[in-house]
Amino acid sequence: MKNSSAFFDDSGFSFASLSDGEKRLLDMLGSEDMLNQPSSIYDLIQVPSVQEPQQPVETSEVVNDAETPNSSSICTSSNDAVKDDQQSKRSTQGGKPKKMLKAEKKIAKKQREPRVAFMTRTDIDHLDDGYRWRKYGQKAVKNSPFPRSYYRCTSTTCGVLKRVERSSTDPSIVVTTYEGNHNHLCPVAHPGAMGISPEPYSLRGDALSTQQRLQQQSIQHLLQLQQQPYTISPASFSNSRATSYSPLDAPTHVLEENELSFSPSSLFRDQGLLQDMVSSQMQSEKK
DNA sequence: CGGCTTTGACCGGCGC
DNA sequence: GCGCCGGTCAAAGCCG
Repeated sequence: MKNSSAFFDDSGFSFASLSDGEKRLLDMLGSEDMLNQPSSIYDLIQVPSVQEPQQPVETSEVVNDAETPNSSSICTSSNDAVKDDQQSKRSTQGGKPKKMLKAEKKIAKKQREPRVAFMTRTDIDHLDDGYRWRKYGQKAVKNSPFPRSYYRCTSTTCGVLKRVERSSTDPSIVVTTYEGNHNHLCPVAHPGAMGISPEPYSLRGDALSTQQRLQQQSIQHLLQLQQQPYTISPASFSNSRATSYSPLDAPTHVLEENELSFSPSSLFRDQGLLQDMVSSQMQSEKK
């Protein structure tokens, strides 16, 4: 057990080094587009969010569908690229009939929850993000020695899904994909203001290792960023020790370490989180 | 006993 | 049409 550095998907790693499966996954998430053209962090961070009033977001990227009124947007490709919708599938399967009616399928096709992937450098397979998850499946994935685990939020009214798998190219990296938005408060931590209060952890504090806390906090941190329309500022990433985000249509705001209630320096320092967050593509472009 | 994980079976999408 | 593959179900078992 050593480092724990959380970072979000595409901007944070070498796309080229990924396996086919991982590329496909990120492709579904629209990552390639993001790599080519850094856009709203909403595209990157579609973390399950509590249904709290959010500032209206005014970007053309934002899509609020009926399913997720408060979720701002979206990796459109993840919404369009579709398979069957588990929700409706589940409901029809609950009784007995395992086959869906064609009409139902059509409807189901349209309803695709927004997805977001996190890549986290950690030894822990299942990151504790504050929500409670029930594992409902595990599958071996092609081109990867590591299985993919499927989790569902234990809240009965919440249909958020989560997939967890290790990177085949870098076993120290765990790829966590969230699908959908929580419609309830986080049972452990309540992401609210910019500062991340450690208090909620007291609920189960003893059970959490320092690393787990850091991971939670990192995720929560990203979660909070979702509240505001930020875009990533690659230049700042590479030039500064501090994590930099650029709110849309607003002056660049650089998040200094001391703006966070937890110390990202412990994450960034030595472990190279910032480096992780800078895509190799960006780096190579500089050369 | 309730909640969770494990795991084989099943289903649907997709490419050939 | 067929086979592969990802995703989900659900029974069985485990654990606190």
